[in-house]
Amino acid sequence: MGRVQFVGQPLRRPWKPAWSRACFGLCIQSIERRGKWILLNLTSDRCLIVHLGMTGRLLVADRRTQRPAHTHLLFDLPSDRQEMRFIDPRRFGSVTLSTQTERNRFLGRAGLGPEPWQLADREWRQALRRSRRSLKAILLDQRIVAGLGNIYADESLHQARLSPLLRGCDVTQAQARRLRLAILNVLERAIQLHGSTIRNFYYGESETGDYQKEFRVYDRADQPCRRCRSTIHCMRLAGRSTHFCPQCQMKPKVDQRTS
DNA sequence: ACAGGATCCTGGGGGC
DNA sequence: TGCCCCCAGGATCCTG
Repeated sequence: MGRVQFVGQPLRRPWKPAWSRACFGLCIQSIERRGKWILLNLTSDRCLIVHLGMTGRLLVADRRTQRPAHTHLLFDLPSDRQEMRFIDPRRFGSVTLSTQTERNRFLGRAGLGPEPWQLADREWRQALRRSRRSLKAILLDQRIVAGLGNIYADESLHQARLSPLLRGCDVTQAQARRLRLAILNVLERAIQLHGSTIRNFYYGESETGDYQKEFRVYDRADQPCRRCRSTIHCMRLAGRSTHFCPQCQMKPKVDQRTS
């Protein structure tokens, strides 16, 4: 990696000028992902920790092409024609440089839960059982399961036929399993379709995801449920818009546990 | 422990 | 058409 330039406006975690110098001459050795964090492992024991936030993008492009609006960071690549660009209109994202030790400490502090497909049935059940919070809040909590955002939380709950209001401690063994499998199902399908593009993004390359075409509840308030034809509701829960079908995601009225 | 709110930010959409 | 205002989201901090 050659010259590194900060050309934009401050990001959520400010890029320090010293990092540009520190990156010079380093190579990207491997790329990992943990939850919503992208880890670019560099030579010399360094790491670029990237979060895309809402609208962030990491693109490799010909250096001579016009930089899209809201380009904040440029990393010259070994090919003398290419550069890696960090673009982020809303600047909810961030890029930071750290040592591997700092990287591990950072991830440790974040306390990220397992990736969804590494979630053991028993471990998941116990995590739900010990929480009195709503399922929606639990799914958004990166410390319990890493990687779910608002869209996939809502879609997973609908597929599992569970109310977002249901408390973790009230979920039965069968329901917990259904939810875990629904999360896997929703994520696998979304990845297959390259994610969800909600609104037309006005910047950068034009490819879009297609999962939004398969939304069952998200962004479908007042429209009929595709399973039971009832009207999809939208409410605020855990600080986020929460879409659900009050008919087929009904909250059980009676606590059926044998105490 | 947990809920809820505010914060950061921008473009799009609705209302007038 | 052109304002103004609100909304969306992820992480994080603060208050109740």
